[in-house]
Amino acid sequence: MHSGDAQPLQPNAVIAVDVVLFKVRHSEHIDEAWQVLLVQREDAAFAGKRSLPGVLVRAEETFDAAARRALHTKAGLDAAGWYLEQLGTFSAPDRDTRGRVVSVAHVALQRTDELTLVPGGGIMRAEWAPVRSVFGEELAFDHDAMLGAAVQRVQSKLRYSWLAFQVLPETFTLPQLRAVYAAILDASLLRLNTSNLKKTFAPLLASGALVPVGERASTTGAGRPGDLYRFQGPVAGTWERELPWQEGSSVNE
Amino acid sequence: MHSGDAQPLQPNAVIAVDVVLFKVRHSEHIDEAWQVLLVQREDAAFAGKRSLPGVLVRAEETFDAAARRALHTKAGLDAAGWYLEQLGTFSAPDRDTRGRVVSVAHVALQRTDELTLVPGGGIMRAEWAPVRSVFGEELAFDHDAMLGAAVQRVQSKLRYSWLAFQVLPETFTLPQLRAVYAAILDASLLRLNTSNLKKTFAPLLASGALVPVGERASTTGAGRPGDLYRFQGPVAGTWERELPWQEGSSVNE
DNA sequence: GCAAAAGTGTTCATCGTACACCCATGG
DNA sequence: CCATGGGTGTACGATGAACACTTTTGC
Repeated sequence: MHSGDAQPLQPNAVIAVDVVLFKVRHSEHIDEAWQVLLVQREDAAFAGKRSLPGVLVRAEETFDAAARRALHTKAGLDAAGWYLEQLGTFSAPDRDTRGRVVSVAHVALQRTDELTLVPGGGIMRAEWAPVRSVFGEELAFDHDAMLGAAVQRVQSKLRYSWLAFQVLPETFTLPQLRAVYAAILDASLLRLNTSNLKKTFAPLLASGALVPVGERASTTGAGRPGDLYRFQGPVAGTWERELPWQEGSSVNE
Repeated sequence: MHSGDAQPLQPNAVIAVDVVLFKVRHSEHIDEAWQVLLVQREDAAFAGKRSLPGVLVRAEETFDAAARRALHTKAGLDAAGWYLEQLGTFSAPDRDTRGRVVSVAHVALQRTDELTLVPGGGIMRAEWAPVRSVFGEELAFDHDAMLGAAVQRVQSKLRYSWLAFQVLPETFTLPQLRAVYAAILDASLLRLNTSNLKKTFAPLLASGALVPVGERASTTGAGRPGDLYRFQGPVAGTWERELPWQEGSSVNE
């Protein structure tokens, strides 16, 4: 690569960035709690189909900046500070009819307590869709494949890291934490006992990364409200750990 | 992204592909068993520095094809059929002085029984370097970062998948298999007992994915030769599994 | 007081680890 | 026959899973 001298190279492709933005919201149906942001396309080529928000990368712009700009211009969301990670690059020569467009897909996560504003001023109609309901729907370009890869990535990362806290509000209860795992990995996790759940996070409690606030959540219907916890970003080295639950993902069937 | 009508889009970047090719060879020093392919640069800008093999992507070429072409033209290797996987895309606007060059890094693995030929006809001087000895050395561009990411990827994938068999010859012994894990993950794994090693691979033996050949390896010095095994690619669903060993990678210190 | 949901403690099975012993080869 | 390395079986300890029981809320 990069052979030859220091002469400028001739651009040979169009670089775009697409974002798969997930959130987890409360829902009676746990299957609909995990949601992804889609925008309605207005091109002739993909009329009626939905797609992920994305933009072309500017000359001096980083991918990270481009991804956040995509969320801003396409859905009116201010993604500054949100969890954002590169997912993979999609490059089939024929994936776009307008030339060799290479798209770098990203995964973003949004905290549920930061309200989702999709102002009318936005260029496109953006809306949340339950992840599991989008499977089977045909998205524009190869965005089905991007979504599939993003689902895999988030599910696996949820198992071997503490990613779940990226989705929870500042303070939360253990049942809320459990609901995140249930929504993304397997609905049957809802039946996990508090005792066993707590044992899983025992190392975090011991290390001081997860601290009890000392208050109860405000009540929501019947039953005892849960104790509130706060997650303090831990030292870098302790960030990742293996989680026990290894159920097959129920998304793919 | 993809906005506007069906008019051709103006190329805005140069797309390149770089390959991190690993192999594991026998060695008295287990630290030198895991090796990576580097090529000597001859540019003025990076004189003396080594880099990963790479090429610019052609108009109608897939990344996969470009990556294999890089190995072919830069090191004379015929990578057809080798394990190859996309690693990530490196895109800092200033990573190359010749313009906005975006490089998609790939990881490739080579079986030890396919002899490594680096014919003199190759355009560049290619050579194998022990992975752990390259840390600290400065490579051209951001290839240090690429190598680092590749090391992480292979180490982690070795733990949760059966990637090791991609590096072993057609038939192999359990001690050879153990050596692969020791070379890539942690040298102390060399002391793992055969009994425990076998227990780890018990599911593979039970499912018929790993079959005893029924012969012994030809002898190599003192001691009893090991039983030979053959790995038959399993059905897709059973491909991944969690491995127990979770030592911290000894590479980073 | 009763139902519903959260939290606590204990028991049991599973599995990774350690270790003691047997087998096959070269010198 | 002895040193070296591969292979087999067993015993122990850590840990994830299940369950019985207590606590706190709304009706």
